[in-house]
Amino acid sequence: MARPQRRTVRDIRRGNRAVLLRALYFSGPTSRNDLTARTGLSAATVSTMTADLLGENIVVEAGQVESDGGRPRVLLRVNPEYGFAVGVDVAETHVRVGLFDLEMTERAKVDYMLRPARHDPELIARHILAGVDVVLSDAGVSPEQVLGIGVGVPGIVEPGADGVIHAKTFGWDGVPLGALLRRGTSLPLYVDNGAKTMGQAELWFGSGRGASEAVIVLLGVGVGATIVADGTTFRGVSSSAGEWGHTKIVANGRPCRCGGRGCLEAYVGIEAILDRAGVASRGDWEEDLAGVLASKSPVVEETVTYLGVGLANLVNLINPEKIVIGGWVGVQLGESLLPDIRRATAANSLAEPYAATSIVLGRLGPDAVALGAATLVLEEFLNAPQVARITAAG
Amino acid sequence: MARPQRRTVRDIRRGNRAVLLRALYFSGPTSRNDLTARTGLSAATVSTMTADLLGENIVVEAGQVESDGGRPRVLLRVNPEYGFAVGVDVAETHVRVGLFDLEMTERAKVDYMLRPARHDPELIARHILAGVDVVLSDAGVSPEQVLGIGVGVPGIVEPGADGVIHAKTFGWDGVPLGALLRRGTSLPLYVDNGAKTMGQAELWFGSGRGASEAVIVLLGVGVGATIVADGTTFRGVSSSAGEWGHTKIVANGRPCRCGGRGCLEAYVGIEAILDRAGVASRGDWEEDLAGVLASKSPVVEETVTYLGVGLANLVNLINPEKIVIGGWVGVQLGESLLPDIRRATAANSLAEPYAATSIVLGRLGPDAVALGAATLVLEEFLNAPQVARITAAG
DNA sequence: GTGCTTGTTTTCGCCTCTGAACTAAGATGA
DNA sequence: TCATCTTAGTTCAGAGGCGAAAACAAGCAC
Repeated sequence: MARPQRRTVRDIRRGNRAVLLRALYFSGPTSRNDLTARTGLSAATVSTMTADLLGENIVVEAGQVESDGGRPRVLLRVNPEYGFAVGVDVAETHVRVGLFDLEMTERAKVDYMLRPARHDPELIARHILAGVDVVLSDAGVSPEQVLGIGVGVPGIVEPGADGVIHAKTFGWDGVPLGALLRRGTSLPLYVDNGAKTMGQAELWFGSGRGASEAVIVLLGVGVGATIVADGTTFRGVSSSAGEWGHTKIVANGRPCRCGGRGCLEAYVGIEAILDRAGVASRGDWEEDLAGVLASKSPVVEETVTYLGVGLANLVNLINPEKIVIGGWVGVQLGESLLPDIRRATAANSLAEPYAATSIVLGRLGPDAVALGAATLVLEEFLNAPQVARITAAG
Repeated sequence: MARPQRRTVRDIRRGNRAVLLRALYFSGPTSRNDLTARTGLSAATVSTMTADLLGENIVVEAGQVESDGGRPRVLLRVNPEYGFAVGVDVAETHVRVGLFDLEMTERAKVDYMLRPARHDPELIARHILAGVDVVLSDAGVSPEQVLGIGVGVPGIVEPGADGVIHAKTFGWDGVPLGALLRRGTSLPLYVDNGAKTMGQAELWFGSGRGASEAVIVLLGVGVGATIVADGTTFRGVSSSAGEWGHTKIVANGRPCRCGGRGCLEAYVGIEAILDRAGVASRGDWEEDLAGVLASKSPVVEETVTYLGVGLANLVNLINPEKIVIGGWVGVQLGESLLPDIRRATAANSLAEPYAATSIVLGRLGPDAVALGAATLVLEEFLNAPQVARITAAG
């Protein structure tokens, strides 16, 4: 019952332009000749379209490749400085603002520490807006060059222009962060859940690269997942799809901070692991977890088993070609225990879907949330590169 | 990272033709004038395109509506007899073959009983092929008029032309049912999991109508689900997505016939319910279940709770706008216990996604599997109505 | 019959793609 | 050195598509 939209001749141009630009972006420096092969477009179309893009400075030349006996190929690439994207990571303990060029190279960043339990929305909005100013001036980039601001936040983000957020751990229930930011900037805004922006980053630039059906799981303080269907993040009807951490793996099991019982997060979230291991944290969770892992406590094996159950449920239900385990807890667990995790997953999955899935570790570090947020801007740019840029007013 | 394909001018025509045909199909008799509004196409395009479709006999006139003071509107509709679709339901106890016209009115059907544990693939293929002949001659339809054959089967169906099936309960491991059928017919074949074809039927013609993000769950002997994303069935990388029945809701719980432990099916599948209630079945499961429901056994409440956990996991992970509970067990449970099922689901879901979901009962009876299988043919027809029909050879 | 209203068709201009002819730019070898 | 070959990229004419607007069709009201 998919509802395709009507199309007109111009949509073709827009669509093909996006196809071309994506090919150019993901293949690095490429000749027009290669592009005809990659996109399926005719040489004529590639020629006129690249001429347009060169004229708009979206694409630039990048040297030549001499060929054996013919005219050399001129290499083209997306101009990394055509525009910039801001990526913001709003986390428990800090707000991080990064400025990225179109190649997603970080040009500047700034952190604002948050006092625990000081998650006043106004304060965070001010940090973000101040951060944007700082990274722009640090990098010598003017607001007109910025294509947009992506923000990754905890909790559920309602679809819609106001970016309304429900984040229990922040005490946020219906905070319109997008609207708050809109007061201070007229740049395009993209607000999304942080697990999803991290997933976006791993999908585009990390271990998920090239996968079309994938799940990127985030194990940290919270537990979440990004479900990728047909190459794009699956959001569900109200944009909260992927709340894997609160799926139940033990009916009526351990209490979870969400108020429910038996949630996956209540077994494999960092607090749950430390709690079950009887570790009274002294503040450095990474060290604590390392201690638990080194201790050979039975809690480690249990955790792997529970994680395997959670992953197996994804395998059975989603049938992805790849599962990427990210988040610092995930990576720390995976570094030593990946084979065990795979085994535990296999033990709880159906054979056919398990055989179709590869389980790998995430490649990107803790900056992935901000990078992924910036990628939201990039995605928009690649899909609709012709949209007139909104000029910043403030 | 969605990979749009390049498009050419002709793709537009094909796409818009599909848009128009769908509008016509789902709006019933409609005037050209209405169609311009519904599709967004210009009156000119609608006019030329409907002329084509009328010429091809895909669309026919269906009377007029006099208007107040202007030229009357001529109503158009899809010609229900332009073509026919065969839908096949391969179940534990029988093979059912139905012939449907384009409006999905059943024109003829035939059943072949299967002896328990007599699931020889060759036999079943013979039944299907014989059934096709029977329904065609019963309805006086020639093979040239048939647009295709859809088959709903248990288990996992590999993507690909051979329709390779893995169905543990049938003892099938790699049975190429599609290839077996191909020997006896040259009509287009569509083989899919039966839970998915039932889901397709509920989505198009039952309680799921109009939903774009939905899950249709099937509770019967087996337990499965159809996940609908953006209006189409989500299949995952190897077409096995939706194996909800074998997701774990109790880590290390009750053993399941799949060999695993703690599967949802081991709690809410019919065999599990009867087993937990201590009922030694005398063969009529529907009656047995009715007995359990009437007995007010605590098993009923437990079952509701487990089902609620399973549904809540879907709510959290998939965030659908609608969950349709189908399958005979599901409907029998739901008829008296739907409010309790909703409550149990709410208790195990996050508030936001739960609030966005409505949980309803399936509307279609046991014929939904065959109907949905035929709908696979219809879907293809509506999406690509210009494809030349393959002439039947045998 | 004359105007009015609304539905449908036709005409015409513009846009997009493609195949084919054409131009560009270097390598090769006599 | 220069004609020839090879491969890359551009230009042009033609076909097919859509939409706006004009034209045509078919009733109603008076």
